[in-house]
Amino acid sequence: MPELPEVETICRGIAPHISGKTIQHFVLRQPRLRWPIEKRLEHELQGQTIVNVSRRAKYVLLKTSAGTLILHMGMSGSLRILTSKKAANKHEHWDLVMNDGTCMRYHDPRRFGAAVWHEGDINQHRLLRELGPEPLSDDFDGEWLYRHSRGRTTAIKNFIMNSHIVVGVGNIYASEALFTAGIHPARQSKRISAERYARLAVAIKQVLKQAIYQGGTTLRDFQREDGRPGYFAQSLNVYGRRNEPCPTCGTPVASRIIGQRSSFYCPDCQH
DNA sequence: AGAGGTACCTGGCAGC
DNA sequence: TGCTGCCAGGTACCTC
Repeated sequence: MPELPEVETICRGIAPHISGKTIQHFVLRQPRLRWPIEKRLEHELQGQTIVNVSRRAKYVLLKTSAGTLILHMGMSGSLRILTSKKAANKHEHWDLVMNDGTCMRYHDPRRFGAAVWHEGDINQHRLLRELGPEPLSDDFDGEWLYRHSRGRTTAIKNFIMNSHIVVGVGNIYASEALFTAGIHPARQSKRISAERYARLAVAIKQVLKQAIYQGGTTLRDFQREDGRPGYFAQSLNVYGRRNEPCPTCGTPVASRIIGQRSSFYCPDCQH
């Protein structure tokens, strides 16, 4: 489910409800996520105060003075803030209950998400230390993409979805950014000029910023912390729009599988 | 080093 | 109505 804009939306949504609050207890109902949630987490988290809520790539980071809780939403995860008691359904795998009664509840039908406790420098954690730059940072630009793409035969869509190159670009926004930049998703990465990479980097930043502004994309089940959907779906140009007219030229949008994932593009505008 | 495939899970939907 | 097959927003890990 969530790509960077959705995770950013989640972060901004939960931060005011849990920042500065102390964890009363962690309630674990289903430990079998991507990696088993360790039993000791209940003990580690109890009494800890959340000093900071942030995001790195698609990871949500809850920092306390003792360590950091690293959360990942996988394909179908979401967080809800509950202010009154409510029975958990079968996909609501854990709760973080704060001292003022606020409850942050994790929901994840497919269970590809994760919750991992880390003490020490968060950037040295194995999940984070090999990651590429944040797409919205100044470290990421066309020159970076161009430099790392030399000699690479992989399709450009796979390349920008590779988290060692740049983080946070998932299947939806990869198709959208390539449409905006006029680049065919299957083009070999090494066969794209510096000028076109400059345009692509701008397109990635633009599409992610716009999606964050609209609260992310709700296709099936993405929900914000308060249960509202994201509104970017109405702004999608090509993703999920096979056979619909290209918004630029009217040619029917094409789709094909690239790197085992559905990809959408305009066969006339993108080369 | 890079490319490609597999695995982890459940739910929704189309087609029969 | 019920079955089967396919598809879905991610990514670590494996082999070649």
